[in-house]
Amino acid sequence: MRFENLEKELKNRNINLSYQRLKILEYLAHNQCHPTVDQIFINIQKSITTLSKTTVYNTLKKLVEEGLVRVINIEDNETRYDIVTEDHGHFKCENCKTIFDFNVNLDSFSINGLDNFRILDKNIYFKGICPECAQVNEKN
Amino acid sequence: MRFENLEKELKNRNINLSYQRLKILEYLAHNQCHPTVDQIFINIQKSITTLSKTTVYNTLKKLVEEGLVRVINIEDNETRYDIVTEDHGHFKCENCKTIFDFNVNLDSFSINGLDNFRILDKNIYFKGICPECAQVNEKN
DNA sequence: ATACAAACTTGTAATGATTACAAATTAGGT
DNA sequence: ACCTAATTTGTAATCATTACAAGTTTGTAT
Ligand SMILES: [Mn+2]
Ligand SMILES: [Mn+2]
Ligand SMILES: [Zn+2]
Ligand SMILES: [Zn+2]
Repeated sequence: MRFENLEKELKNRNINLSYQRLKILEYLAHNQCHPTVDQIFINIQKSITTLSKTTVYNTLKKLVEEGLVRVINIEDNETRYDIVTEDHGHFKCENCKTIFDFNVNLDSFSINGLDNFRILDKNIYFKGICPECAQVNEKN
Repeated sequence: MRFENLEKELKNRNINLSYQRLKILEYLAHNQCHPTVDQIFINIQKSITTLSKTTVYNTLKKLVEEGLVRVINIEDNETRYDIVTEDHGHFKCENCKTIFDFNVNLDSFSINGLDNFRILDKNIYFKGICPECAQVNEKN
C-alpha cells in the first residue's frame, strides 16, 4: 500500500507539511469513497474545529496539481476526489449514488481520430444501477 | 444525416413544438462543437431577442431527458451539450480548449468488476494537447 | 532561542452557473 | 373564437467555488 507514510509522500512532492494538509490526505487515504469537498470538510471539522472550507479547497487543489489526488467529474454539480491515481474507471449508481471503481485497460482498445494528439489524462465513467439496487427493484 | 427534419424528430419524442425549442435544436445540429449554455443563449438571442436563458436550460433539460441530446461534463464549471448521442469519446485540448470527437468501441475492451451492474450510460474523455497546439509549442 | 520572511489558514465577500417560482404568453383542441 | 394546458420570461434564490485580506504558523538564518 502506498501512503504508509503520508508525511513523506507530501515532502516528496514539495508540498510543505501542515496539520490540515496531513489530515485531509489521511481522510482521503482512509475514505476511498470519492468524497465531495463537503464530506471532507464536515468530517475533518470534527477534529479541527477551526478548519475553513477554503483550506480544504486550497489543499485539494495543491494535491491535484502535484498528482497525489485526482478529480472526478461525473455530475456537473459535485466534484469528487480520489486518492487512487492509477488508471481505473468509475461507475455511478443512479439510484444510491455510490461510485464504484472498476478495472479497465485504457491502452488496450482501439481509438480512431487521435493521431498526433498528446494524451495527458484519461477518464472513463459509466452510469446505471448497481447490483444491490437492481435486486431491490426486482422485488417491487 | 439524422435531423433532416427536426420538427418531426421533436414530435416523435412527445416534445411539443415551439419556436424556441426548434431554434435551439437547430443550433445544436449546425454547431456540433459541444457548446455551453451561454454560447447557445448568446447566439440564438441574436434572432430571438426576447429569449430567456431559463428557456435554454429548460429546453436542454427536456432534450436530454428524451434522449435527443447528451450532456458532456469534462470541466466542473461548464456543462456542454452534444447532439450526437451515439457512443464516442471526447478529447479536450488543455491549450485551446477545443473538444474533439474520437471513435472508440466501448464494448471492445475488457472490464473487471462490473458483473451484475446494469450499465445505462458510457462516457470516456481524454485531456491533453491537440496537434495544432503541439506544433505551435514546438516552434517556441 | 530570536527574528524575519514566506507559506499557510481563516473568514468573509464576490462570482458564476443553475434552479425555483410566479406572471405573462402561446399552442393545441373544441 | 374560446378555453385549458404547456411554454416562456424575468427575477430572485441557491449552491459550489474563488478572490482577497488579515491573522497565524512554519522554516531558516542569525
Ligand atoms: Mn476511484
Ligand atoms: Mn461529441
Ligand atoms: Zn445502487
Ligand atoms: Zn489545442
